[in-house]
Amino acid sequence: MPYPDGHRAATREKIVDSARRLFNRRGFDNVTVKQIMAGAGLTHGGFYGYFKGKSDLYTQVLGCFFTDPNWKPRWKGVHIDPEAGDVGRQIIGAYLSRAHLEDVANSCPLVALPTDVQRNGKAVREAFEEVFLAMVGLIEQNTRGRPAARRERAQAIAAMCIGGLIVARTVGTHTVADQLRQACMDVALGLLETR
Amino acid sequence: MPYPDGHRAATREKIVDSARRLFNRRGFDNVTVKQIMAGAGLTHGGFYGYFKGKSDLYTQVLGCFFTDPNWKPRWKGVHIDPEAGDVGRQIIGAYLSRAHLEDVANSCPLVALPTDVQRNGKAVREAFEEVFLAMVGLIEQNTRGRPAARRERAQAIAAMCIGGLIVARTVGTHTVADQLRQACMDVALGLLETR
DNA sequence: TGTACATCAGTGAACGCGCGTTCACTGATGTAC
DNA sequence: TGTACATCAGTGAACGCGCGTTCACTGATGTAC
Repeated sequence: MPYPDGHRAATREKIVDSARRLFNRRGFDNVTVKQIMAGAGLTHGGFYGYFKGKSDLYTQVLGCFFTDPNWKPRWKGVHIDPEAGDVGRQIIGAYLSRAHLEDVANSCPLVALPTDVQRNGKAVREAFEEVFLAMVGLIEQNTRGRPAARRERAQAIAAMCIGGLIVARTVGTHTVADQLRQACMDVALGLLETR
Repeated sequence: MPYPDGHRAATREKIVDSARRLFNRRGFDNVTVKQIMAGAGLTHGGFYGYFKGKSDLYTQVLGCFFTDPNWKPRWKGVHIDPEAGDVGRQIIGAYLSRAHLEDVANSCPLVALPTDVQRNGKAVREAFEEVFLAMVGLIEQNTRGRPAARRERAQAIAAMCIGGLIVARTVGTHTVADQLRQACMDVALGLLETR
């Protein structure tokens, strides 16, 4: 048994991480297998010892956000403490932060990859749905009122956070982006308080 | 002067329209010049008599939605009457309709193309911003309260409509998509009434 | 009206290029003795 | 401890393919006579 235990698993993880960063920045189609492997410190040929093909990575790349209970955002100055009672409030603040806007590589896939996912198969779309529903579930914990109204409001808040950051990233002017982030943050926090 | 007046302009429009439909469905990179020209009833070589290159089309494709005052949605059963006093309400209903969800080819570019625009140059992003601000302006007309609060709410509503439809299109399950559209519609209309 | 012509919109073979994928190989590793 | 070995993670040249773009051409058109 050459090579230590866990060596393969660790390399695999490196490849997926490299792919995640590159996909977030440039989308599925503008990233080459060669670039992904270079990002993991390897050469392109070895890729097929780990995956059947490039599209195998699409589902892999979506995980960790919200679905992993121990997950925390990597971007600077932003923390989420799941133990505190205001996860919803924390998510809104973190999601619409300037740090998240700028750190595209470590972005939430709901913001960075929706259209790429849309144009792909069922498995990828279901993985995307899972992340979205996990986000809604967390926000819902901090909403008020009757169960149906709480769920409805949580979904709307999530859509606003996602849409707000997508548009803020796309728009050409910094001021427009910042105003939009602030507007979404204010209104989303207001909705959290609504009964 | 062979060929009638306006022939070139009409052909150019056909190419842009074909590109718009294809880009909306598959994004900038998954559409070939050959496909665009075929959609306009032409062969690929002629393209370069009209445009400097493929990326020339990116800005062209964003127009018409909201920025053109005479524009109306093409998707079935959905109408917008700018003369009526409730444009904001109408936009929310039309935007989050099942017809808009399904008619990807004639979709609003804010929903279909944000990530494609994001990965491209300044000119495209500014064109995108123009469309977004036009949408916000229309919604703002129907908001209530003080000017700053009205603008803030209009931006948040726009972000929610865009984000909601993007996620609804991406998610794997029909019920999740429909619930999300409904939730965004209810909450957005509620925000329109807020003072 | 009919015909010859100049114009230029549109054609399609050909180009260089970079992609995803394959495969014969190299060489780093832990194990056996 | 030192050495020979089997394993298999990782290498990189080579492949077929489809892309964006170019360019010499064809042929439909309005005009002149």
